[in-house]
Amino acid sequence: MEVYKGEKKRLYLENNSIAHLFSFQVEAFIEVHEYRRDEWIIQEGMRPDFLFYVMEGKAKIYVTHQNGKVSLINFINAHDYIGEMELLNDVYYTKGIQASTKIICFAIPFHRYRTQLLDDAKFLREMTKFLSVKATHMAAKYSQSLAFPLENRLADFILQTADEGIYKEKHVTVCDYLGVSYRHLLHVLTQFCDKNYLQKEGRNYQIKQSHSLNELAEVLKNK
Amino acid sequence: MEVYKGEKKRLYLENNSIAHLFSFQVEAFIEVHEYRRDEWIIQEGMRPDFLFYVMEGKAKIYVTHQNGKVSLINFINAHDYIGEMELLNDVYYTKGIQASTKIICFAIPFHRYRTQLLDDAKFLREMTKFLSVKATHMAAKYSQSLAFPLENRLADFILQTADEGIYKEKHVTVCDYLGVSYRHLLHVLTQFCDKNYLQKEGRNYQIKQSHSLNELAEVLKNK
DNA sequence: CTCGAAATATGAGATATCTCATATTATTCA
DNA sequence: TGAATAATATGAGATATCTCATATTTCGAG
Repeated sequence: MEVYKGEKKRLYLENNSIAHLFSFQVEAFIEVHEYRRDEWIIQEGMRPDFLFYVMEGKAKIYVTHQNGKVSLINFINAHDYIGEMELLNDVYYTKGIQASTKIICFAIPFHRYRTQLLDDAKFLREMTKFLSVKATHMAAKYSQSLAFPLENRLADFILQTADEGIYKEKHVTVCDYLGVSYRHLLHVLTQFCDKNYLQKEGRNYQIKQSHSLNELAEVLKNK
Repeated sequence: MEVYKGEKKRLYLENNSIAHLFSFQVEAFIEVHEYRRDEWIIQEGMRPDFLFYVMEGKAKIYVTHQNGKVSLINFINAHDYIGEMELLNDVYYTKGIQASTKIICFAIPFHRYRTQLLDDAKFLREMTKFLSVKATHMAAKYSQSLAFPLENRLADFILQTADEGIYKEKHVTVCDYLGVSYRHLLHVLTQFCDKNYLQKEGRNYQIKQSHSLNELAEVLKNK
């Protein structure tokens, strides 16, 4: 992890303003943090001292269960917040946040700004939107995970994450995200290949019949 | 559904103030709605015109999937909001909300108050707390549903909903909530009886070994 | 370059959960 | 009161998913 200092910090702040998110001056005590791929931005169970706002890069939210299973609860992208749960709630079990690419965030120290943040209608309004989307998204994932087999959820995931017709996510990550065993994920992927929805190329998969995958994925959506 | 009028309304407002939730006067155009058990407060897919604040009673949030399965996403209790997603988001698939007891709510018309609500730090602060709890709760349910079999989740549910050592929820409701088939729920309940964790009495179940259920439920929690 | 860890792969048997069929009570409402 | 509807109950076979064992390949650190 690197904390930008001096000229590097000044330059970054100048080129990436977040003044529009607040109705007060937040620049004074703000920090700019950069994390490398696979680095932990927040350790599970350890309350952070900052509210983070992601400027560039991606990350993952993890929770570890007592039976050893790990759930990838969600992905974090540019313009998402990290640590907002701890800002708002005194009691909260902190999830682990791991960078999945190089990631640069603004880090707003709680002890300097907590009071002002919680009084700022502009910030709070953005936060309600962010949280309502988050809650809705989790509710959707929850109900879908119980109502549909992996086949449908995987089809959706493949279409969402494929790049130029190529799907190349790490199996391990996908297992944690969709909540199934490695073995079963491979099963269903093989089925997709057998049906010629996908074609395996080395360790990637090329989408051959996106309409078939689409059909499977469409069922998840409520119109 | 009954809308309180005249003296009845005046009296209810007098005895149940919600002035503390806002920093502006909201009384003028507020309505008081009472719904009977099983009545739909919001129809799935139909945007409501009010933000509701539940004063007394309980309700359930439902969503219907394309394959016909129904998910009971969550329970709503006194002091919860209804319709906040629609207040905050222009695009949102509205879930169905059904009263499970007689329920009385304050109904705050969007078209009168939307702007003021979205500018009121006091209201927004409460809303962020409400939403963060909601999001956290859904995330927990989601990851637990994937990481643990029904046995654990049902034990937790029984302990949470039992009244004086007696569990008496409707099986159908529980299936929708825990996302399992009726058949399987009965299976696991029978197992609990076989192991003497529960004892069936007519259509209720008496808890005989709460420590055993506790053990099963504890595994869900992250400490 | 090499070793060990991580990621990929595959088989086989176990189990959690589902579907469907059918029967027996409760409950509601005309 | 009687008939329709909802809720409870149980059996049996299907399938979605898991666990475990094991092999191969990839890749980063020393």
